[in-house]
Amino acid sequence: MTLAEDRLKALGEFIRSQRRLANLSLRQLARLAKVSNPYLSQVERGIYKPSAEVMKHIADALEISAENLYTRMGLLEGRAPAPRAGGGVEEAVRLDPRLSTDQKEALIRVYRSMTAGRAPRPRRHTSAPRTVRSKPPS
Amino acid sequence: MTLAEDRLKALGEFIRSQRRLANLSLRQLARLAKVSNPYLSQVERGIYKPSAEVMKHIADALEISAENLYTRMGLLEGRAPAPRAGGGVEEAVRLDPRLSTDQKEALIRVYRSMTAGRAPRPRRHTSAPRTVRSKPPS
DNA sequence: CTACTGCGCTAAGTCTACCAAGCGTGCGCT
DNA sequence: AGCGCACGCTTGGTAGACTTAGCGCAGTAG
Repeated sequence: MTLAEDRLKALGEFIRSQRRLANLSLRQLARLAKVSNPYLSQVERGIYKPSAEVMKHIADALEISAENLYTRMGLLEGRAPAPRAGGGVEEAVRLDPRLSTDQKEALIRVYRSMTAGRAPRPRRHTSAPRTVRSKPPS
Repeated sequence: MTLAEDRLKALGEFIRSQRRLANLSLRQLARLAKVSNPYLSQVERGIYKPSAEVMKHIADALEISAENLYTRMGLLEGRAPAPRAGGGVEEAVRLDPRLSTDQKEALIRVYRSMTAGRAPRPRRHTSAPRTVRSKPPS
C-alpha cells in the first residue's frame, strides 16, 4: 500500500507547512491539539497515521477545516470543502496552490494588520518560535 | 466522557439499523466493509470506536455518505450533508426522521422495483439473512 | 564559562482497535 | 431424529496509535 504511505507523508508535510505558516512551534501546536509533541513530530514526518480525532484537533488548532485533512487522507470522497464564513480568509490564502510560501506569509500579515482592531480572535504566542534549524547529518 | 460514549452507542445503533434496512446480515456487511464480523458486532453495540477508515468502508458498503457517520461522531462540525447525485434516493429515504422503519422499507422496496430494469447497481445478496433473533437472557 | 530555556527527536512503555478461532443457537433438509 | 449451515457473540492475541522520560543542540542571560 504505497498509496496510503504517500498520502500519509503528504499529510504530514502539509501539517508541518501549515504549522510553520501559522508561526507555531511543534510543541505549541501539540499543546493546542492536545497531543504529545513527540507524537506530533512523527505524524509530521509521516511515521504514524493520526486518528480522525487527532486530525480534527490539529485542524482546529491550525484553524483550517477538518474536511481538508480528511480529504487528503482519502477519508472523504471528494471535493474541496467550502471555506467557512468567518475566518476563511487566512485559510483560503494558506491553501492557495498558486501562492508561494513567502507570498502567503506576506498576505496573511497584511490581512491581520488590516483586521487587527476589530473582534480579534484570541491567539497568543507568547514567544515566537525560533525558526532556524540546522539539518541533521544525512 | 459520557458524551463520547453516547455518541458511540448512537453510531452503533444507527449502523445496525441501516444494515437491517439494507437487508444485510452482520457477516455480509462485515465482508463488504472489509472488517471481521466480531468486530463489526462490537462496533454496532458501541463497545469499540471504529477508526475513520472503517467508518468509510461501512458507509460505502451501506451506500450512505461517510460524512454522515463522521458527523455523528462529532468529527465534522457540520450539518447533514447533501445527498449524492445518483442513488441518493435510498439514502434520503433511510435518513428521513419522519419515516418509520416500516415506511422506509416499503418505500425502498417500491423504489427498487421501479428502478429494477435500468442500470442496476451490482449488489448481490445470494441469500437473504434470517431476520429473527431471540433475545439473550438479560 | 555555566545555567537556563526552548527546539525537535529517540526510546520504551501503555492502551485499544482490530483479527482469527471457536462457542451456542435456530432453521431447513432428508 | 440427525446433519449442515448461517446467525450473532465471547475469547485470547497482535499491532499500532499515543504517552512519558530523556537525549543533544542552539540561543540568550547572568
